[in-house]
Amino acid sequence: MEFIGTQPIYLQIVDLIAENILSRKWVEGERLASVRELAIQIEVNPNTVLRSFTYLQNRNVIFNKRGIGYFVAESAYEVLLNIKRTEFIKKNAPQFFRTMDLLDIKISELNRLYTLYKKEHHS
Amino acid sequence: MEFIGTQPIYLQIVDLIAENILSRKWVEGERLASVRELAIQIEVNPNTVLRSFTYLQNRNVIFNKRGIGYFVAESAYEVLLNIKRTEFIKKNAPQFFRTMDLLDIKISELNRLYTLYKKEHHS
DNA sequence: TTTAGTGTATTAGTAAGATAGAACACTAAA
DNA sequence: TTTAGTGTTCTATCTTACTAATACACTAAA
Repeated sequence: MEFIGTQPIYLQIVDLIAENILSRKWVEGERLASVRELAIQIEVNPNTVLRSFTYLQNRNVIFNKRGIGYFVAESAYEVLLNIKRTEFIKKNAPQFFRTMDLLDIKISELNRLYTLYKKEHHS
Repeated sequence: MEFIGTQPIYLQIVDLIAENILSRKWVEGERLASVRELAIQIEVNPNTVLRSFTYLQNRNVIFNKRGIGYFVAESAYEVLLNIKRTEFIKKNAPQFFRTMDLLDIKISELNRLYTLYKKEHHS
């Protein structure tokens, strides 16, 4: 797996998992790859994966059955959607708009970029 | 100064300086606060400030007169605008749109958020 | 020339993220 | 009971960002 920028790897793994849940690829009750398995898959140390799992477990997104593995929690989707939406509205969007202003990019141009994006990612 | 998240402090300082230039608060030829001065102002180590300055000097945004100080470079505004606009179109916007999709936020809602933002930051 | 304010360079230390390897405990299934 | 696959814990090491303190070199002005 490719890790980018200044974000710690364990948080990038958290994002990866969150995205799989938000996109409904992984659903409630589903078992995640084991700590060791995932570590091999994405080429990081098992301890780093464990840190990501612990982080998500503390936020009730996944839970653990000792000796068996980690599973997507009951309300994982709702919890994540709530966390991420709040973050989007309170932090991401304002920061994004601020950058737009700084670069003198108009909302009309943003709408144009969005249309282009949608054409490329027909979803 | 408040530093946030996982972004290294020296890069947050770089952003701070870049924003002052992009917003035309600091103009071509203007002298920046000295390494020691700025370090005290924003409460970081002088070496950390120096790292930010060196970073920007390498990108031709500021330049240095030994024994005198650092100054905003001739084409700093254009250089920054170019760098940041490219980054916005190639990276920020696509990532932002991707998050929107993941959270099922429509472009109409984004436009609504933008209107709200503009009301609060009458610029 | 002297002085104060610049940048520059060096060395050392701290803290967090990440790696590495090993040992241990629990669970399910053979 | 045994075994393989889980999670868990621990200790040690490495790297990077950052801090800290100091010394040195350059410049402008008194």
